[in-house]
Amino acid sequence: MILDSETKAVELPEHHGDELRLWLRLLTCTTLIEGEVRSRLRERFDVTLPRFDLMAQLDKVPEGMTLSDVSKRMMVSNGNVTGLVERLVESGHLDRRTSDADRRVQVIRLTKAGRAEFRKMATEHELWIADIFGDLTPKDVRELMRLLAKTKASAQKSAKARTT
Amino acid sequence: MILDSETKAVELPEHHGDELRLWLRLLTCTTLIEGEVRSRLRERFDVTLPRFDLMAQLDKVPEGMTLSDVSKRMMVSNGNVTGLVERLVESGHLDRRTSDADRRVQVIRLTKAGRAEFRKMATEHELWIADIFGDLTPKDVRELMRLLAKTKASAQKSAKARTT
DNA sequence: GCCAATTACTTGAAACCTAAAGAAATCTGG
DNA sequence: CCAGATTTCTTTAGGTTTCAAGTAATTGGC
Repeated sequence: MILDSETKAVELPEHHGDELRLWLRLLTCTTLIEGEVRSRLRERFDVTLPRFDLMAQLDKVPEGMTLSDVSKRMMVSNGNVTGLVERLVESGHLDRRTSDADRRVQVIRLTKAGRAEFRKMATEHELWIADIFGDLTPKDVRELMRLLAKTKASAQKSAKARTT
Repeated sequence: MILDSETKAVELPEHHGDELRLWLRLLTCTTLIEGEVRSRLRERFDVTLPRFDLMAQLDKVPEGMTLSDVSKRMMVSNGNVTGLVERLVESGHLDRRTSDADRRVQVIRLTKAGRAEFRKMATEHELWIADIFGDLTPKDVRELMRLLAKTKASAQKSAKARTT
């Protein structure tokens, strides 16, 4: 118990160390796994993680997406996407065309070659992830999913409150 | 049930989608929170997250650390630390000196001004984190800590197995 | 129709980051 | 002692990333 100079009980300062430790642990886990995936992608396919991530987004939507869509989904800036797409178009993985309906909009899709290469990578990638999380039981996985969903909601709420 | 061409029961292919979804959710959570912290640091103190992280490491060890120590703790490359430190020395936050015992080694410490500025930032930062995780109960926090510890161990095991 | 606001994307500057190669100092087994 | 291996840090090249400012196209109110 903390006592002030007059020896009266005072309010304990709010103790937030637990949340901070949780955040650091969350960050450590993610950094660790991300680094591992990055290494394997480079080693096995000579591809960078951002490129893989972008292709993964596009693989889910065969009809293509706009740059803004990609930017929101990947949670990175617009300018970043522009450069990333530029290099993937250059290397033949992506097809980019201006929308007929709105000439500001660029629609990008995987090319046939890009899709084939991505699928090859994705198959192995999924095995890596399974191996990396291999010591978790199905129950652990479910419980983590639940708690992370709650965390995400809490963080979104906090972020929204700040910008309002 | 999947049946092969001769209508015999065959082994179901291993199903790893759950782990992949877990990984994506983990990544989303971290990216979301990291972005939020980054925004607040910039907005409130005009400082970048990597700089804050480096100062946080140094604050824990008043006698200073070597660049390799920092590199390991932050899980970033050596070359990255060199540049980061360079800029923080330049701005007067860090003190850098060559070790007497081993002239390859650079020991860096927070300057008095650097420490004062960091402490100011750290106080607010802790409140932000508490707010971001605000909807989690103490039990949620404990449970997440436990599961993430398990995840970290699993990932480290997997990473070690790969490089062996 | 017209103009202001908005939206979609690009550009530019600075910082961050990795991987790989290199330089300097130290360590180690003859 | 000393040559080779190792460790610590820097450098270089190529990407990635953010933020802010800018351009072009569309939308909406009047």
